[in-house]
Amino acid sequence: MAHQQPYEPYYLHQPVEYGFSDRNGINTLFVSGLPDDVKAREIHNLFRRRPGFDSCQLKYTGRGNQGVKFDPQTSSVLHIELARSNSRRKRKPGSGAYVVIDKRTKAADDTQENSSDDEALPCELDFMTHKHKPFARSGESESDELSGGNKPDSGGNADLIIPQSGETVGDSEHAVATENEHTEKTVDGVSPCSTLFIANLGPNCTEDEMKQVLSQYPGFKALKVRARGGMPVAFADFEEIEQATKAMEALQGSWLQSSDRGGMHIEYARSKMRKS
DNA sequence: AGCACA
Repeated sequence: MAHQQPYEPYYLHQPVEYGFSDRNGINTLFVSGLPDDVKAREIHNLFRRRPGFDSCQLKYTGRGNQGVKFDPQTSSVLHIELARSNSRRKRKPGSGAYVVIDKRTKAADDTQENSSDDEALPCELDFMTHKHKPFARSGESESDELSGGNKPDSGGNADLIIPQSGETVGDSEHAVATENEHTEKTVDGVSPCSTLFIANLGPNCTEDEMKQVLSQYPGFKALKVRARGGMPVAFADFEEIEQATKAMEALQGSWLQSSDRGGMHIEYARSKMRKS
């Protein structure tokens, strides 16, 4: 077997200026030579502890499906160069650290993200277990970074939660939540809130009309309707999240007298109504 | 899908 050094430890390299303007302001790396069965988590694990790393995006192009094993023992070599342009991906607060874009055809798509057999790689167990102090482990070995799950499970990880992508994803771009600060239960990624956001109201919807309906539900405190130059939307504030939830469940999809294009669409608001 | 008020 040819003994080519598969990769150099990063600390042998000269320090790089992080943040801005490497050449031409490019601070994104383009990585090619990845096998078709590479997982976003593996890429994330490659870079996650590098200073200045923000997030990564993995695109399956459908080209080069040789089924190479991603393994430091093989002669498979990654190519890393400055990208032609910066990633346009802006990390939204609370979103995952990486994104997957899968442009392969369904037939070739035998390596689904989140499929049951690729869960719980030791490396990800490791970082998910340490998610509350992600950068506090500088003295540790880096040897797990590329191992891709060949080590025996170290055990004790029964509480690991693997985010599910869900069946109703209409887009090929899946945001995967990792190292998420908010591991609380969410509904479609939205945290429960005692204020509700109400949309799909008719153009002639009135505040009185809405108050009549909402005040039937315990805990209802305040309503604000705004037209925003388009269709009106409303915010309804409740004493408790649980009361907001009850009202949302009861009123979801229901019609007001003024409704003209379907029932109300109700979600938790992104932020609680200001007290005033 | 559309999320303001301070």
